[in-house]
Amino acid sequence: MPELPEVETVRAALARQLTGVRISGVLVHEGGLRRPLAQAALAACCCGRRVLAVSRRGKYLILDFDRGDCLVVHLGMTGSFSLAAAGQPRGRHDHVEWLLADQGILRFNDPRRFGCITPARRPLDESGRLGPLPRLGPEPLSPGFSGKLLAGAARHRRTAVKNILLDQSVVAGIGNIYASEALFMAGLDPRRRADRVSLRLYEKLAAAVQKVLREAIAAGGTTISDFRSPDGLAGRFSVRLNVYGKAGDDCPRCAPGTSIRRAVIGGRSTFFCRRCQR
DNA sequence: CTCATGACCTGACGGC
DNA sequence: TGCCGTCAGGTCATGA
Repeated sequence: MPELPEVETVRAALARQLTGVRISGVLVHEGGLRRPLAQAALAACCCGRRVLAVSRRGKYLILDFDRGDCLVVHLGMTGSFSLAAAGQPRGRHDHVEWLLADQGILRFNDPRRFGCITPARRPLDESGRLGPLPRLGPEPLSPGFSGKLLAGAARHRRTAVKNILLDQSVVAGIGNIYASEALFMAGLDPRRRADRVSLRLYEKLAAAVQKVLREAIAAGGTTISDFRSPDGLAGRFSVRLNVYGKAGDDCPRCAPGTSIRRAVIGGRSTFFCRRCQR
């Protein structure tokens, strides 16, 4: 479910709510997450510790505690955090709970169970060789990201250009919604062979990626059905989507007369306009 | 290395 | 009402 803007929204909320808070206990409920998380390991990582910071790398959240321990969290498709008052009963799919020293409870809920939580130590390895993080490309909103980077990654790749954006080892954090949105903004056909897109167009695409991500972050992310930040708010970017989920609608750039198409690329729904995206 | 495909899960929704 | 198929924002393993 969550891509970079949604994860960033969650990060900001958790940072605000948890920084400086001490964890007094943890509960891991059986059969919750698919990658098993040992309660003892989680306790060793967080119990009695304060949250120093909450950061993000691509779609991963990182909660830092005292003494170099940290928790790497991926929300999968449906993972979410919520804060509850002490005593409030646990809901369906609340798999992990952190008891906070100030009486509250932080909960991790995940119906589809694609999310994962991994205790780790700083510094985290980003080469993908060891530790919980796979190999990740640069942050799309950092100076390390550029059209040149995309073009370099696309050389010798005959796959659709959309798949370059979704490849987390090329650039970290773009998912299915923002890939379609950025390609629309850049006027680029998502089905184009990656190695046949010019450097100039990759520069346009990189700029579009940054623009759409910045706007989505400012709007608190996109809620399609059920994304909620830890303070329960829905993302406000949904109303600003141009193409995602809009098959059959008029193209916002060419309207009226041409409609948004849906195609499957790499097994995932892709939305675009055949007239203005080439 | 590259690439496409299916697996992993539950839930929502539309058609009948 | 229920049953069935399809779809869903992500990643990973597998084999060609």
